[in-house]
Amino acid sequence: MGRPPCCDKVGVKKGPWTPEEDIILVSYIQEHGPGNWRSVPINTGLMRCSKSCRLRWTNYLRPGIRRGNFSSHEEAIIVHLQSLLGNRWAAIASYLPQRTDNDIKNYWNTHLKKKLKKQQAMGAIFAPVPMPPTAPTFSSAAAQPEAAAYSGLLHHHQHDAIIGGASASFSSTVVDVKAAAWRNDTSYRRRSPFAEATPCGGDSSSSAASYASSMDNISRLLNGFMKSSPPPPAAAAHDVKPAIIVEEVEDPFLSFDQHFSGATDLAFAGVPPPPLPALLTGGVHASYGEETTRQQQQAPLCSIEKWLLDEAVEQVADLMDDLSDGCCSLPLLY
DNA sequence: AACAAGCGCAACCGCCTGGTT
DNA sequence: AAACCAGGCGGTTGCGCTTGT
Repeated sequence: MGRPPCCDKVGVKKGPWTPEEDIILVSYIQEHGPGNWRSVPINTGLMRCSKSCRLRWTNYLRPGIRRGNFSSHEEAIIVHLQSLLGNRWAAIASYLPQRTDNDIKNYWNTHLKKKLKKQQAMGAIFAPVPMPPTAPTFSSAAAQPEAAAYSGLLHHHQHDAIIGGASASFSSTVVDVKAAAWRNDTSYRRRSPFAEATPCGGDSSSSAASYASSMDNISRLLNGFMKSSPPPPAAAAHDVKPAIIVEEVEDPFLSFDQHFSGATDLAFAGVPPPPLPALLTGGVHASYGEETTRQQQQAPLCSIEKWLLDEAVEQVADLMDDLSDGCCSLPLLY
């Protein structure tokens, strides 16, 4: 039996959202918070599919979204993460809290892919991907998730190296098997760190007040459209913000590096690692929430990820330099 | 000025997963 | 255990805008 449509197609409006619809949706979410999307069209009278409401919210109306040009640092992050994760836009987006997966996906498809292809066509000289001097071992049961994370990341790393013509010299059956398992594990979708950590991800514990207090998008919308909207609560307006705002740091790319480097090495010191690859679960991801230090917000980053990411970040930095210089030494691509 | 081609992006579609009944 | 449901994801499409001729 086929899966029924998410909503009754009859009478459902499609196409671009009007400001009126946006306001209705935003007002509703201000009051009730996101989530339970099924009830949104019912309770608001919007002639929209619940999915459409959710998408409109997450991709456009949600507070904290940054629109417009991507910085070169954001590009670098995307390129790097894409090489590691593939087209897992939601996972990639979790590292750029101000960008939506849709935005990143669009940007990749319309800009980055072409840009990289172009560079490749210009006679790219593939540089060997440096491999780690030694591969860590995973002996304890507690380290298995980390091992899996390592395997998955390693596989990408190897894959990139192979594609790039480098001679990846350390492969193993174990690594490949685990990497394959990792690639096939789509459960990360349910564990999107951003989705879980932000009010927009359906966290039912988030109060409506917290949304109202942080909706810069909403206030813009209301101010722009209605011209008579009262300002959002002053105190709250800056209380809830993405903890990491790329353009606010002196060197976003450095920040990215530090971001990944800021964790401890507890994972290899007998302390159980995060239950899932932190790269996917958001252990290294900070998002909306109360003001805390980075360390407080972040689960410890396992050593192997730190190692991989630190190294890869350097590569991507070089890559982006190359891209801007007009030469290329891409270790990956399609 | 008019038209065509290309581009960018919002939105839709179909599939998948986990939770609930 | 099976069916159903809601939410989430990636791929794709369609339309409006911009640029080139």
